[in-house]
Amino acid sequence: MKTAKAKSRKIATASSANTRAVAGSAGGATSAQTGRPAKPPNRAERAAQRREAIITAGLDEFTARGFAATRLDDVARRAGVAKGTIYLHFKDKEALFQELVRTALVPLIGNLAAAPAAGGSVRDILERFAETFVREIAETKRGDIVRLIVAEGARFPSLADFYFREVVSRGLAAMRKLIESGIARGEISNARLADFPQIVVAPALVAVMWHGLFGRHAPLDAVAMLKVHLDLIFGERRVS
Amino acid sequence: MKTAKAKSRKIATASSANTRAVAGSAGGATSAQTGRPAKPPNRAERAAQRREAIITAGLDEFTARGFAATRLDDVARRAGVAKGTIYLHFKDKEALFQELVRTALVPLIGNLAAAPAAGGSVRDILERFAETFVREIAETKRGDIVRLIVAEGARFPSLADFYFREVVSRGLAAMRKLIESGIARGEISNARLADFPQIVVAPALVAVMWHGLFGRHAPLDAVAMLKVHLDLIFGERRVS
DNA sequence: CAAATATGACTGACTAGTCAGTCAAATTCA
DNA sequence: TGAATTTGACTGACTAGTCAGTCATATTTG
Repeated sequence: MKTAKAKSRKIATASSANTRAVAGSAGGATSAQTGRPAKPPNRAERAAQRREAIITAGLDEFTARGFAATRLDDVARRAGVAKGTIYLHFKDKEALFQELVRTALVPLIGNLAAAPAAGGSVRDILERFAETFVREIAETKRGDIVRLIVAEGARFPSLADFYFREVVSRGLAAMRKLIESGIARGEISNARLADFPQIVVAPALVAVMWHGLFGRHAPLDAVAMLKVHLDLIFGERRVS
Repeated sequence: MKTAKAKSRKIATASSANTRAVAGSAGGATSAQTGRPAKPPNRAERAAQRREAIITAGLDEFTARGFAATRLDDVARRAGVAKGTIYLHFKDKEALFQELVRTALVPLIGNLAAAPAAGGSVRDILERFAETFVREIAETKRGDIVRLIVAEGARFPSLADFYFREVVSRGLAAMRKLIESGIARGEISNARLADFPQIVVAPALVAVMWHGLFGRHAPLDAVAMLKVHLDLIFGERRVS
């Protein structure tokens, strides 16, 4: 843990730093689109690809084993890279872990922020959100990340803080707005719900946990559950 | 794993050592409750106490660091015992971990089973249960165990299975009974709730997670939240 | 005192992080 | 243009440690 003393190194190499800059700009170019027939990756592009590969491999390994039990040798092998290469891109194991969570969560933030954009009743918005959440998060690798946060968050306060700031508080703020809108429109009768947006999200989180822990033995119809929960919030409107 | 080589040890130094032993035993004598005037612990009792101490220490260490990062040296020190002693009581680290979770969960099962015993309306029962849950679990070390299950459950399928069998399925079954009773009594209008007892429990679980991850920075009035949630389930009954 | 217990120094397996050297790509030069 | 030179991304053997589990020795008990 607290190994790596300050050391007396001074890092003659003024280089290194620019790697980040180049990688960052090239990051957008990444792989993905293959419409192009010829693709001669230059140095910066290859570096960005490597970085990407390390993050992806790290995601797989960390979600499979947790932070402490993950071996960087395995991450390197899975990424098709030498172990030392990891340290060209990330300061240490923890930095990789944080960057990985960071990267994987940006899309989540996007989703949460975009939800209110669509029109319709608040109930419709939440119903759509529930379906999207189950399909895109609870039952995918993104769900593993959420579980990873819950699992390791207590051991990485800075990670928990980041997650709270960037995802939880924003998500809850958006949800509160939505609830207030529902109250104003007369869709939601209990005004106190706006005090605890967590209530609306809770079953979705339980769905994520359930899927990861018990999903194989006792599958849960998460979408159906979330709809029943919405019935509680908005009052039943089953067609029966 | 596959150790057990021949070895070529010799160790001439038989010196010192015993001084430490005396100090160690003196420290271990500690113990807590001294209400009893005479206490002649025989061999079996002392062994049981040791075992207990190891489990308690293990609980503290595992909840603080997770499975992989916990050192048995620390567990031993915290228990006031030598490391070897742990192996007199448990086959290995994993056995200690499982036994510890097992032991710590028995009380939880008791709580869940006892809930319906008390009389009153279903709403009253659940309200009492919510208060108890927050006071005795969410904000105590028991909550850490729940988080520990979520954290390590994916890595220990047998542990997740045990937890599901012994706690989750029983707890949900009891909750379903309660919900059905509420429906029969006319307290709960949405009959579909009985299909998803998870919904009733979800905010309580969120409270546990919240307390562990964000509690220090953003405290959550869990009891108030759970009551609002009960308002959703039973219909408002705020005196206003 | 012999048996039962407890101890903690020790071992071996394993791993995070380092760094001197390599070589393909980029750049400069003639 | 194409040979010479420079760059820096990448490698992987290596260092310095960590820690689960063992066992010879010491202590306690009946």
